[in-house]
Amino acid sequence: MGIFTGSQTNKLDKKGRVSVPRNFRALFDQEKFQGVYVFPSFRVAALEACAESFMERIVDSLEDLPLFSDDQDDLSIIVESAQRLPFDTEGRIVLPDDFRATAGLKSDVKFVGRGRTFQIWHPAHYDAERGPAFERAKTRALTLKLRRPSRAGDEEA
Amino acid sequence: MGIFTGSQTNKLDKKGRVSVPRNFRALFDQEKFQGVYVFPSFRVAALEACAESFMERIVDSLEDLPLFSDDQDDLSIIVESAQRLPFDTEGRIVLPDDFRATAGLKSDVKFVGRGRTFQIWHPAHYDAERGPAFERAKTRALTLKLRRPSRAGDEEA
DNA sequence: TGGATATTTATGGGCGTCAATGGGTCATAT
DNA sequence: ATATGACCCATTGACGCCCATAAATATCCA
Repeated sequence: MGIFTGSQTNKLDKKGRVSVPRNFRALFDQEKFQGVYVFPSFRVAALEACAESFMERIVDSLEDLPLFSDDQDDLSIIVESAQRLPFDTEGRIVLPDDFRATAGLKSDVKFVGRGRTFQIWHPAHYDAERGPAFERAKTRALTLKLRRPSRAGDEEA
Repeated sequence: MGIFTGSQTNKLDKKGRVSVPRNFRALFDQEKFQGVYVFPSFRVAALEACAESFMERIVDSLEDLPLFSDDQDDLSIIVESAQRLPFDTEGRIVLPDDFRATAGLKSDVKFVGRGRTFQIWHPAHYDAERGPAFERAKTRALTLKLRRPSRAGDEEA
């Protein structure tokens, strides 16, 4: 599976529908479920979204935590609040009212790639939150320790 | 995959298109995705560019950090701002407006090889930024500690 | 070695296709 | 009835594909 990168802003219509960017949708070709899993972020005022296969990874990771522990209990909120939203014929999803409310979404919706997941923002909120993050990266000169390349001649299935 | 070296200046047309130098494009032969990932540098007034396989290394490296952690959040800005720009039939890419703005690009665009990545500059800005850097390296006689060749040999200190 | 010719690369513009958007209809569930 | 969701269609505007030309490089031959 590929990666979600970059961002794109699309319109939310009266019916609560919004087109998922073509680039993002393209990564769902091999997915069983043609649609996204969406849940509120508990860090920022945005929604998190991913494919079914990644949601299964989350569930598996939760199982690694001690059964009935506080951590497992708290983090399970992700699964509890996640909605399964199928694409319509045109590649749109319907965002439920409570999701629109928690993310403060109005007429415009910004899709932001985060690798294996992507986020759904009110454009102005994104600029307010992430603009400073870019500045922090600049001033603190954050560096990322890169993994060694997996293999020299990267051949894929 | 080979390495990006040297530099070349090409024209940006009215549509925002610019040819990627043939030398650079040649390194994309074994890539799944025929195009580049471009994102603003947070060190200099230029754009960074790389192939898909390198961007996947970045994403994988981010995944080594805990999900939803602060570090992961800050460093994700690279992935969030990276746009996927495919080559057209002639080997050109379209540079989005905001990228042209952040790098101050006008009619001419300078491609600068940086090994696994390359940069995209306004030619004048490059001369202003990098000229002094070259002078500094010369006067301070900078040295680089080389990694040992991967072929196994003696390991004496 | 020089000059003519062929090949490749860069550049510019027209045009068809497709993604995004908005609205309508029908079935189902409340 | 009213709301919700799945599908269909029409519009528009951006993007990708195509071709035509120019510039640069390589190739060939006298």
